[in-house]
Amino acid sequence: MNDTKLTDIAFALGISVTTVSKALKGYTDISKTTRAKVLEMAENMNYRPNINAVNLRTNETKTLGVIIPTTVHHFFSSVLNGILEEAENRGYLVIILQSNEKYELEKKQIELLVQKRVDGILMSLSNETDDFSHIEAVIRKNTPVVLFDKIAKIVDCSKVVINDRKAAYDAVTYLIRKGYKKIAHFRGSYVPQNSIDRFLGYKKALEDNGIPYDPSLVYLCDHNTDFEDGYENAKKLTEDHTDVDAIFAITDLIAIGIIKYLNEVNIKIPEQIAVFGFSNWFMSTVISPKLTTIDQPGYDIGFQAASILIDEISQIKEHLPVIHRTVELPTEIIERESTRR
Amino acid sequence: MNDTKLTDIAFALGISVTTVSKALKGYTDISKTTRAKVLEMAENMNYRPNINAVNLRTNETKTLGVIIPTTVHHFFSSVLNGILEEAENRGYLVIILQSNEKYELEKKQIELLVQKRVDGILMSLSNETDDFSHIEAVIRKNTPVVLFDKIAKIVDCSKVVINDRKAAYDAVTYLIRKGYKKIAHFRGSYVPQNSIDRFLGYKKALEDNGIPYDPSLVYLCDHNTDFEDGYENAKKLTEDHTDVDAIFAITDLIAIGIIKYLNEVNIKIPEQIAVFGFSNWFMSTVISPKLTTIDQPGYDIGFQAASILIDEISQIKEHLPVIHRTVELPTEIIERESTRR
DNA sequence: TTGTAAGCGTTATCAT
DNA sequence: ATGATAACGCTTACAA
Repeated sequence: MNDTKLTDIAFALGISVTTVSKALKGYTDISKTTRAKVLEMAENMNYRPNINAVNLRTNETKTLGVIIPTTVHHFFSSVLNGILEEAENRGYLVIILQSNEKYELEKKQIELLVQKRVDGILMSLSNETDDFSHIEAVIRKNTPVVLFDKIAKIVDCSKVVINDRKAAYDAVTYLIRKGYKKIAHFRGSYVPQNSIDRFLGYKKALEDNGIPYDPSLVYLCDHNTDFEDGYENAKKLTEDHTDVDAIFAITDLIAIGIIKYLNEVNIKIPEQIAVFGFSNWFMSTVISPKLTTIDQPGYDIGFQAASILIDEISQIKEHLPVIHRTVELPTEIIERESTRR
Repeated sequence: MNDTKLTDIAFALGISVTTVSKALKGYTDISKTTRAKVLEMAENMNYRPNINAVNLRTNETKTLGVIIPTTVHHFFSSVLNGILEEAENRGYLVIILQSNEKYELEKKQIELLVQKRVDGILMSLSNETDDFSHIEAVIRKNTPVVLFDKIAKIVDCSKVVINDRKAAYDAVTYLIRKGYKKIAHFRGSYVPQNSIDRFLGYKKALEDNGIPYDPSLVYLCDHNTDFEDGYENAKKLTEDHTDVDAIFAITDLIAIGIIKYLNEVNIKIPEQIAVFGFSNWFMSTVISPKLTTIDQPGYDIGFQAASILIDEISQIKEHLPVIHRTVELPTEIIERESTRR
């Protein structure tokens, strides 16, 4: 371990600890010469402040906590990338915890972060989470929380999201404009907001375009192993309905499962059935046919969320009023082969 | 913030802080009744130890630092997953930093972790890193380091790796046994050990099977945007050589670039050219044709590395001798469509 | 401009 | 079985 401490520098220079501390932190009431001497000695002695002592004294840790459902997911690792980047810019470290989509684990993880006294928490809810008291408790204790991607509207905090409903609406409208008439939707489970919103966008787009909503065209994909879900449900769909000409999938992964099945049974994409994904993973450019999808800006979401959180941390520290913001990042249709005609 | 502290409990119970502390930590020299009272009161008052004070006092942080080149990569997010899992098992938190494959950034990040006084560091080297003094300095100061995946043999610490050379050797031998005669290699840049080892394995397999090594069949992929590298070099290769019948790529991503190009120009895989990848990303099952590859156990690598690191932390703490280990995890050929005949 | 001293919340030593 | 007290290394009123 590094052992130089303030007293060592003070002793070496024959001055007081206070003076050393102040000099190091650039206080103005220290003479330039003393300051210079201290700085030099600190450098020579390879001084590193004991962050635990600093934290104890200042009651902050310059650390952010992040809870995500899983790291092994292109979208979340992009988000993470954005968070790490902005945290680094602003001098914060980042502790990462996974909820594995489990409510109980999420509760445990948030508790760990509170114990660790992180200055703020970024989180995307697990699919199971439908009670938010664990989050509200943290906020009440003055640790700011910023929710991203899978959020709960009801929780009083800042949020960084995309407009899932509008994005889905746009996707389905796009399909309708392209002439597709019977559009199925592979939806996610009933709890997460974004699953609900994408479904609602789908429904609304149909209605606004005079296409009656048919519940039998909606397939539930809630097994977490998205890929298989898409595959299996594509099979079911083609057995149930012979006249479906397009599928709007809630994620690229499900879309890829669909494509895989359709390819296997030689159903031509997009000639017989078009497929529309959601997220714009790297993978969607690699599959054939290349997948039309919604670009969801993971990096930006992470970056913005971290930025807002750090802003709020500063505001709280300076006893300024904190005004929660909800930032909605734009999405974009990326047209590729799976829907062209 | 949570405000209950030891003094609060002591005051509420009319006993001393010492007794409370000891009771909470299960010291045997506290009466059962006192202990029970303390526990109950702590529970009631929702006591959470101030981890900064604990850290300052005990001089440990129960935190691991991780430095990886990038999070947005299937392999590294799998490793991360393994690390997070084992860290959680053993009561450690994890701080993650990215080097973005830059030596300078890597140096800065390791310095940050030391300042943060993490109990140990897990790292995979950046592609640029060819000097290891920053790592050795940390080890010398008694903070254990475990290197994984992209390691430096020369650094005196524990390591978790696969046998890249053998895996590559096996891959190429497999191709030769399948009857492929003219096998190209798309290699990585010259610095990272695994890039070198995979190349050496390739070369050795040729030699052991009486196939003369031809340097013109080795293409360098060092642009970090692997995918394009594979695509571009596949193009070059097919222009340079008309008789190559197989390509062994250093990563799946490069292999996918190759497949993409070959698909575009209608070269049949594996009939005209076989493609062999490395890593077994999820993506390799999704592309067509599905990619034959080497399975590289990311999760296990992370899990083991974390496990060894935590072992070493304990050993150091108890002043036991630390014996560095190098764990070699097995790899496996995953045969799929891109090489079958 | 510099220094004294208190205090952050915990743990550990040594008495009692 | 319990408690008084010092110590961890730093920051910050306040005093000089």
